[in-house]
Amino acid sequence: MAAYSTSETTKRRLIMAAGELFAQNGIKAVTTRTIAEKAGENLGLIKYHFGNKDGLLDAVIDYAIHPWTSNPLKEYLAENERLFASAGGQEELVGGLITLFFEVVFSKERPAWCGMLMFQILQRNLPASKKIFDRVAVPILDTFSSVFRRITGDEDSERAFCWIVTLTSPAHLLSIDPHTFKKIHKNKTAPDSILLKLREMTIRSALTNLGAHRTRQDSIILQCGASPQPN
Amino acid sequence: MAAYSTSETTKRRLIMAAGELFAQNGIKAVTTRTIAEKAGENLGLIKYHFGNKDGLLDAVIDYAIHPWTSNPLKEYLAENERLFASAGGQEELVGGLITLFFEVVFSKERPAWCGMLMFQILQRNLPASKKIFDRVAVPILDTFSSVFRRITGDEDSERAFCWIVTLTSPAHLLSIDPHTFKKIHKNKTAPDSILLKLREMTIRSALTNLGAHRTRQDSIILQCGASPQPN
DNA sequence: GTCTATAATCCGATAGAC
DNA sequence: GTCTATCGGATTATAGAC
Repeated sequence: MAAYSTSETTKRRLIMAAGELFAQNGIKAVTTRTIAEKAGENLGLIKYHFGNKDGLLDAVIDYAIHPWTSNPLKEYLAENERLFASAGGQEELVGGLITLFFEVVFSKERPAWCGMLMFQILQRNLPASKKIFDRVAVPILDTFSSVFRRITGDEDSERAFCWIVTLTSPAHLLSIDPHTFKKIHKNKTAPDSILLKLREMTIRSALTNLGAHRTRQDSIILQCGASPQPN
Repeated sequence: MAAYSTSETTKRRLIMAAGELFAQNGIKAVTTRTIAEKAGENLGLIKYHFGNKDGLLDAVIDYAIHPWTSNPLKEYLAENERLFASAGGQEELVGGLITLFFEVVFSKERPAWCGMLMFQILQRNLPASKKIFDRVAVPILDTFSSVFRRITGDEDSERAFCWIVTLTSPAHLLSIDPHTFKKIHKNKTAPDSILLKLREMTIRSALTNLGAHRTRQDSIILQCGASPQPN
């Protein structure tokens, strides 16, 4: 049991070190030596536990995508079907989905490199891209797509896609290297106050654009969404 | 003259090949051999013209940031100061700035890898990051920041930052590898129709969020921005 | 300016001791 | 399971012919 426990710790250390380095510097730019050194483990252990560098990358990716594998957005949608019935419910539904999206992306329980790495791999044409595309990107696209269609009645898949881009891109842009963020907001990585303000704006944008594209009469979402009324 | 011309062509070919490969695969993952091969030029010419791989990267970056070095957004703002005077003018100003931003990012005269590469380098902590930060990111942040402050009267720099993130992130997210885009929208890289729809939504979002945060009485921007009114 | 051939370095992988 | 030492391949950089 002690040996097992030690081994799991070694694997965890290697995954954490590799994930952070991969996300910050790019996968190819990181050497197995650097990973072992940062993890405080031996180089040979990468082969022993993961076979080779690619095996380690696989394990890192599985760790990073874990919060998405249960398809939390689809689950939330299934549990809140009833909210489609009213305009207020629709606003609550969209707000809830975006809030959940932000919570998973910026979860305090997961290191920041998870999102950075997933986005980096998704952007490229790597063997690992497919898993992230199928298990993370597609479920998110599908869930928000169906919400867009059901609320607006707009069947244009391009508009649905654009709507999702405006929803999700702010979180992606904020998943940048802490070093870059520090150059903009001295001394800090994205504080909670910024995440809250960004989420608020994102929800307001989403509701406005939903309202602008609704085509069905029975869907009476408010035009200005959650934005406060002017004096 | 013939020799000069040939040399310039060689440099151009190397820069173009390197830029595309760097953006798609990451800088470290691309070998000088691959670049020379793709460019149809000889490996030794990289040293002759650019000193080494880093020198070539410098030249590639200079090419990529070129459209931003004249600070086009600030220029547009300076030429349209008068638009601050009315609510309609403010809407026109913000719409114009975002349209210009989209035009530069998705300019047909420049290869798509320019934006991909700038964002990639900006995300990391490389020697080249500073130039892109100072010459591209800061001017954009400054221009939109001053617009946010002047129209809303809101002095919270965090809110201004979040507003800019919601404005600029959709374009960043769409600057992805054509291969990834193809997986979402079969057979195509982002067509004009998507760029138009995305720009429209982005402007609508920006105006809505401006309206929601304005604090001064003399600034009477419309609450719902350019969004069409519901029946 | 262009090309070939090679030197110098670095990296991933792994054999084998403990 | 962990660690040391090393091999073989790939990559950058460069010397030198043309």
